[in-house]
Amino acid sequence: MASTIKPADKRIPAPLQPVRGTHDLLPAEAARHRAVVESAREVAQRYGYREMATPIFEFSDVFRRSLGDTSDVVTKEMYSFTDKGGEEITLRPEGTAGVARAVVSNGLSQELPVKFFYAGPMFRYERPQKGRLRQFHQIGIELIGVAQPLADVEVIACGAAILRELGVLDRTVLEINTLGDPESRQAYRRVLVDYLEAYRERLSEDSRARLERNPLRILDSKDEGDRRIVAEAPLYSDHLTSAARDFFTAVTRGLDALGIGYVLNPRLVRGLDYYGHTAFEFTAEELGAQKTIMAGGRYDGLVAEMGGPPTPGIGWAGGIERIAMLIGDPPPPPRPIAVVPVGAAAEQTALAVADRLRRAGFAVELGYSGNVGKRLKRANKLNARAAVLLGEDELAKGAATLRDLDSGVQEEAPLSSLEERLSRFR
RNA sequence: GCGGGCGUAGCUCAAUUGGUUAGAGCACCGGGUUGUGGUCCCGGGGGUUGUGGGUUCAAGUCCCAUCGCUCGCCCCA
Repeated sequence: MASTIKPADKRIPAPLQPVRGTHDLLPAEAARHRAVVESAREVAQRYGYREMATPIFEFSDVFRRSLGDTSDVVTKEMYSFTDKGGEEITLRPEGTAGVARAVVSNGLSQELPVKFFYAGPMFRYERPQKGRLRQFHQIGIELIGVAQPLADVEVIACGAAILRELGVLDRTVLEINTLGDPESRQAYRRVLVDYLEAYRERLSEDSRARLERNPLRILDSKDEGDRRIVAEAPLYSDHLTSAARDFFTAVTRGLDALGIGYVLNPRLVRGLDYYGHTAFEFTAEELGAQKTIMAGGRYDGLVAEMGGPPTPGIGWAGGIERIAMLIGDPPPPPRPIAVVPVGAAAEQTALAVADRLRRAGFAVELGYSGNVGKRLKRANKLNARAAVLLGEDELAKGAATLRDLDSGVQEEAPLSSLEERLSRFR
C-alpha cells in the first residue's frame, strides 16, 4: 500500500500548458527541423554563404525603422518590453533587420559584398494557425553589397537549390514580381490610388483602410469585390521606369538561363517596407492558408536606413515549420550497441566498456537497472543492433558475450577485441 | 484582431433520444522466464470527459464563459 502513493496532482494545471502559439520540439519533430536547417546550411555554403547569428532581441527601433510603421508586424505583432535598464526591447519578428544592423555595427561595409546564412527563432504576436506560430523558426540568406540583378538570380537559385535538396521543390511554385524603384513606386501609387478612389465605397473594409496605409496591398486582396475592381486597375508594369523594367528583365532572364521555373505575379506584394525591385515567394498549395514557405526580395535602402552607407541587398527567409511539414522523415539515428552487465559485480566493467566503445565511435546504450531480461527488453525497444553481455563467466575469462539482436546468434569474444568484433554492427 | 469547427487515457477512437461503476486498440508497467529481448499468454496502473459556471431527478452528451487546437479572413515565413 505504501508503494501506491499517487502524485498529489496528476492533472496538468492550465499554467503548465505551453504559451499559446509556442511548441515543444520533441525528438521526432526536432529531427525534421534539423534536417531542414542542415540541408539549407550545406547548400547555402556551396553558394558562398557563411553562417552567422544575431541576438534574438534588439532595440525596438531596429525593427520600427526597418520594417516600416505601416506593417502589421510592427504595429500589432511585436513582442516588446522595457528591460530593467529602461531600454525598449523587441524579440525579433524577422531576421533581415538584425543582419542589416549587424553589418553597420561591425563596419562590414568595408568588405562588401558579404553573404550570410542564418537560422533561428522569430516571434510574432499573431493568432496561431497551422503553419503560423508565435514562436517560429526561419532559415535565411542575405547578400549585401551587390546591386546587379545577378545577385537576385543567385539568391533565388540558392533558395530553389535548398528546396530541391530537401525534395520539395517540385511541390512548390515560384512567384515573382517587381516592386520597382522608389520613383516607379511613387508614380504608380498615385495612379493606383486615383483609380481606386473612384470605387472607394465598393471596396472591402480592409481595403479601404489599405488605401491610405499601403494601397499596393489591395492588389493582393482575396475579397471577390476587390478582385473585380483590381482586375481593371492600371498595371504596375506600365508605370515602371525603364531602369526598373530592365532590371527585372535581367532577373527573369537569369532564371530562364538556369532553368528555374516561375510564374509572374503582378499582384505579389511584400508586407515589409524595406523591399523594392525583385519580390518573390515559393508557395506550396498543399499547406493551405499559410502556404508561403520561402519569401524575400531586394532591400536596397535598408542598410542606409540603419545608419550605414547606401548599400544594396537582397535575401529571403524560409519558414522551418512550414518546410518541415513537406519533407519526409529524416533517416533514423544509428542503431546502438547495448552493454548489459549480468549481476552487480559486472557494472563497473560495463561502464568502462560502454565508455570505451563510445570513444571508438559506437552509439552505446547502458541499461541502468534490472536483470538481463529487462535490460535486453529495453535494448530491443531502443532498436539496439547488438548486445554485449558481461557476467561472471565472461569476466573470469576477460571476455564478453556478443549477441546479434536481429538474428539471436551469440558468440564469445575477448574484451580486447570488442571494437573489431562489433564493427560489423555499426 | 474577425467568423466557423473541434476538445473523452500518452496516442487513435467508442459510449442509443441526457440515464448504472466512461470502454477498446496501441503504448506503458508487472508476471509466465532472478544469465537472454522481439512473438505469445495472463494480470495491472492510468480519466475529477480541457477548465469554470449553469439547466436537470440525472450532463461526456444541453446552455454560457474561458483556455487550447483547427479552417477561413487578416497578416506573413
